[in-house]
Amino acid sequence: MPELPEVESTVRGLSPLIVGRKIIDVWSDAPKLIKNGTFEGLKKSITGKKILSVSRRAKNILIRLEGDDLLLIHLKMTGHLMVNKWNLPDKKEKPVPLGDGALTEKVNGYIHVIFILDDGRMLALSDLRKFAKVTFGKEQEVIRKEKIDKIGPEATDITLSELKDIFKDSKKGVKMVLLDQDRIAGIGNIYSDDILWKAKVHPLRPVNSLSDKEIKDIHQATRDILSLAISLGGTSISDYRDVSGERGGYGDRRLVYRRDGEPCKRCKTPIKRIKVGSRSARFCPECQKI
DNA sequence: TGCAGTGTTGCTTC
DNA sequence: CGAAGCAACACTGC
Repeated sequence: MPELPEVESTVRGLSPLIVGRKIIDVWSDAPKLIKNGTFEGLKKSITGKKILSVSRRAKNILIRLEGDDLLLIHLKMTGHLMVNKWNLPDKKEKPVPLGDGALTEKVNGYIHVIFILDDGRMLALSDLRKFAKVTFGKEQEVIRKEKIDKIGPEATDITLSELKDIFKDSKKGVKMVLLDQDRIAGIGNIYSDDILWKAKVHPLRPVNSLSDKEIKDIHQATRDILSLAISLGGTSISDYRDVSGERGGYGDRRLVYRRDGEPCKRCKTPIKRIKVGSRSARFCPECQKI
């Protein structure tokens, strides 16, 4: 799922459902997702603790608990968080959904961690590819270890001068820089493609060659696209769902992402795809000249 | 059938 | 230091 708008939608959906609740147990069939320490350690550390807040930094979900403890979840490629009720199996069977409709999709087959709450509901982490990451510990320790304090300004509120500063001293291609969480937080492949199309900038343009106007356009496009995507609840091109299982609305509105070969929405030229690093970038060869 | 491609990140290698 | 390649994993679509 996971770029800023999807993670933000998840956090907003999650807060009213789980803040104030106490975690009374944890279930997992994939302890490898717990990156620091063991499943038993996680269980011991968080059971009995009340959830104080849920927030987001870049694409990380931060769940603050009583006693200065922090539970950090990164959804990586295909993780989702959901709140519902499941019948928990003892051994290798999958959890069986007991709650309402939206979650009875295939996604239930990929639930790997479940936090059981004191009101009978549960918070589940589902992840087809098992790339997601769960970390826990004392707040400051987790923040330091996961380098949360090294992350750049949030893409939604970065200022124009901060962006100019970031672009100043690098010959890197602009797409690579937009994807670099230590410089700008929250942008991934979908939104970087759309931002650059909207700003009419080629993904491989070295950032130190961008004009003031181009930087201003990238800055504006970033704000516009991310706030639109947040207001639509993110993108569900593949399998992202919000915490109650609903799809996001940005997928239908996307500009160039995964539109290779389709006509550019401005000039009708077919959208092109190239490799940037080891990922795909889509752009209009006419509107976005190198 | 087989292989390239998929929203992320971080590690290794040069 | 930077850039590139790949690994973690499982599925879809050509």
